[in-house]
Amino acid sequence: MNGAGKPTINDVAAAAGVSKKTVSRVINKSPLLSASTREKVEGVIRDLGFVPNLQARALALRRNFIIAAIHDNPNAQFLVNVQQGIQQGIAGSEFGLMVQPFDRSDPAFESEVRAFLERQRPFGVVLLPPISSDEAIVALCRETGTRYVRMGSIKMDEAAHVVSSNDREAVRDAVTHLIGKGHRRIALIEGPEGFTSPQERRAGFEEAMAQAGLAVDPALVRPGSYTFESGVAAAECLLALAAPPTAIFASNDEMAIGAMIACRRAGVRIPEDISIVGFDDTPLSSHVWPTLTTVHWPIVDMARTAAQKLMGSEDAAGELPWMFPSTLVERGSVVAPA
Amino acid sequence: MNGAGKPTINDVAAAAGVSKKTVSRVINKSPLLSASTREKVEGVIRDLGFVPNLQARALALRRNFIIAAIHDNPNAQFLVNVQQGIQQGIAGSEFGLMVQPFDRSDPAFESEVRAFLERQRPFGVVLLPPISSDEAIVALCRETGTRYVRMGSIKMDEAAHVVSSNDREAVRDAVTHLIGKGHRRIALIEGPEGFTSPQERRAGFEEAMAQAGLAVDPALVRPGSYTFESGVAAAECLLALAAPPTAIFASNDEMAIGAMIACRRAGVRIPEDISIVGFDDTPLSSHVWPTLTTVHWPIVDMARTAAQKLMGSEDAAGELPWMFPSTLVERGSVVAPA
DNA sequence: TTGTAAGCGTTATCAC
DNA sequence: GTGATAACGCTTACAA
Repeated sequence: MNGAGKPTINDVAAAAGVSKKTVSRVINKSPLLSASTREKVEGVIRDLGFVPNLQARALALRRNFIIAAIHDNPNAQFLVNVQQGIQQGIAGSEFGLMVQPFDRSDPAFESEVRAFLERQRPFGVVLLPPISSDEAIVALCRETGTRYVRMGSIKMDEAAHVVSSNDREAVRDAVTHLIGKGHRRIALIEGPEGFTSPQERRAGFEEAMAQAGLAVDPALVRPGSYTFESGVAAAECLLALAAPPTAIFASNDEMAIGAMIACRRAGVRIPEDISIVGFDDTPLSSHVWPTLTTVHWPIVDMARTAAQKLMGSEDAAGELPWMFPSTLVERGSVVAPA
Repeated sequence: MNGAGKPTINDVAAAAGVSKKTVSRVINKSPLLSASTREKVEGVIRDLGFVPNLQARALALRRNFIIAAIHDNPNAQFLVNVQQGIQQGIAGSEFGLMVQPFDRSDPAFESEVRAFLERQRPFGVVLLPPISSDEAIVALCRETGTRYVRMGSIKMDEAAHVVSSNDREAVRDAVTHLIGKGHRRIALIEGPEGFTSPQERRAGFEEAMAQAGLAVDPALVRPGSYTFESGVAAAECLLALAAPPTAIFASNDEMAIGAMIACRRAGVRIPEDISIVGFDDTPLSSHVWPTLTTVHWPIVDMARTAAQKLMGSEDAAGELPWMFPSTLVERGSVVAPA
C-alpha cells in the first residue's frame, strides 16, 4: 500500500505474490486462470478494498465506461423514463449514465455533438427522438467509433442499432376502438413536424379511418407541437366548428390533457359530450379527471434494451428485440357518442 | 500522426517542433509561455483537429471531468430541472453530467453510493433532496475526496457546499396571502417524513397562522407524500369534515393538483368554494384549470450554482450565493372565501 | 497457467 | 521559458 492513496493493482499483486497481469486477469474474469490463484487474488482484493481505476482502464482500453443519452429537450417525463430504462440496463455493470442535451436549431449543433463525443468518448450513446432520425449524427457516431442505438417509432436502422415502438399500429387500434364505440366524426391533433412519431401516428389514424370506410375531414385535423398549450389551441378550434367532432385523438398525452382543459372551459363534458384518447400513458394520464384513455408507450423497456444493445457485442445486440409494442389502455375518457 | 487514430499530444509536439510538455502548457493555459510559442502550438492544434484525451488527463490529474447528480427517484420535473440547471452551469466547460439514482431503503444504499464514487470518481456531486440531508453520504464524499454540494431547504452545511431555498419564509408568505384574502379555516397537506422541505413548509405554515393569531386545527393538517394520490386522499378527508376548510395549502404542486381533482369529484368548485395553493411552480401548475397559485421554487438557478460551486475553487464556491428565494406566483386558484 | 516489457495520452518534477 | 524523464493505473502483446 503506497502510503496514503487507494490501493492499486500493484498493491494487490504484491500482497498476493503474483504479477499485476494476473490481477488484471482476475478483474477481467479471464478463463485461463487456476482456481486457486483466482481465489487467492480475490481474497486480497476484498481485504484491501481494491477498486479498479476506471480512468486507467478507459485509457488502456480506449473506451470509457459511460453510456450517454443524447437528446434535444424532450418532454420531462419522457426523458426521465428513458433514464430509468438505461439505468435498469446498466444496473450491476460498471457503466454510468451521462445525459447530454443539444439544440438542433443551433448552427453549431453537429460540431457540438462531435465535441462531446470526442471529449467524453462515451462507450455508446442512446439517441432520443427526434435526434435519432438525424443521419448526420449517426454518421458522426460511426466516424468517431461510438456505438449507438436509435430510439424511434420505425425501424430506421439495423436491429443492433434501433429500438422502436409500433406507433402506427397502436394508433390504428386506438382509433378503431373509437370507431367501434360508434364515433364517426373523429378529430386528430398532430405532433410537430420534423419528428417521425407524429407522421406514424397520423398514418395509423388514416389507416383506421380508411379501414372503416370513413373519410378524413381536413377540418378535423389540427396541427400541434406535443405541448399542452398546442393541445388547448387545437381543441378550441375543433369545438368552434359548426359540426364539432364527437371524439379526439391527440398524438400525445400532454396535448390530450390540453384538449380536456379546453373542453372544460367551453362547457363541453368529457366523456359525455366528447371522447378523448391520448398517447404515451404518462403518470398524468391517470391523474386527470376523467382518467385518460391512452396508448401505453413502452419507453422504459425500449431504453433498457438500448443500453443492453450498447454494452453487448454487435451480434448480441442484433439478437435483442428492436420492436416494442404499444398497447391501448382503456380508462375513463371514452364512451359511445350521444 | 500515428497512422489511423486521432492526433495525440505527441503529434502536436512533433508538428510544432516543441516538447509535449509545452503543448500541455498550452492546453492548460499556463501563464509562463512565450506568446509566439503559444500561437504556434495553437495553430498546429487547430490544423490537426487535436482534442486532448480526457481519459488520459483524468488518469494523470486523478480527477474525472464529470459532475454527478445523485438522487433517490424524485419527481420527474424536479429531476429534469436540476439537470437543466447543472447543464447550464457546466456549459462551455469540458465537464459532463452523469445521473445516478439510488434507493435509500436498500440496505446496501451506502455501499452502492461508495461503489459509484470509487468507480466513476466524479469530480463533484450534486446531492438532491432527500439524499442531501444524509450525513453518512456527505461523510462518504469527504472520505473519497469527492467535492459535493447539497441541495435543500435549509443551510445544512457551509456556503461552499449548499444551495438552498427559503421554503419556510415562502410558505409563510403564501399562507399569509390566504389569510389576507380572508381565509381562517386553512388546511395543510404535508409532505413525506424524512425530508427536510416538508418540515420547513409546515413551520412556515404554522408561523403564518401564529402571526395572524389563528390556531392550527389538527383536523385540518393531513399527511401526504408529495404524490398526486396522496393529495387526492388528503383532500377527500378534508372535504368530508363537518366544517371543511375554505382554503388548502398543499406542500407541493402534485398534491395540490390531486386536491383539485378530489374537489372536482366532490362537486366542490375551485376557487369559488375553496382556494388552493401549491408549491414548486411546475409547468403543470399553469396547465390545470383553474391555474394554480403556487410558490415558485428556483431549482434551475440552484442547480446551476451548485455546478459552478463544484467546478470552482473552494473559496470561489463560498463566494457564490447559497440561498435562493422562492416567491409566490398568483394564479387562478385563490379568491376570498364566500 | 503465469510473468515481462511496452504502451495508452496526459501531467508533474526538476533540470537547463 | 522549455524539455527530458518519470509517473498515473491498467491492458495488450509476447514470452516463459
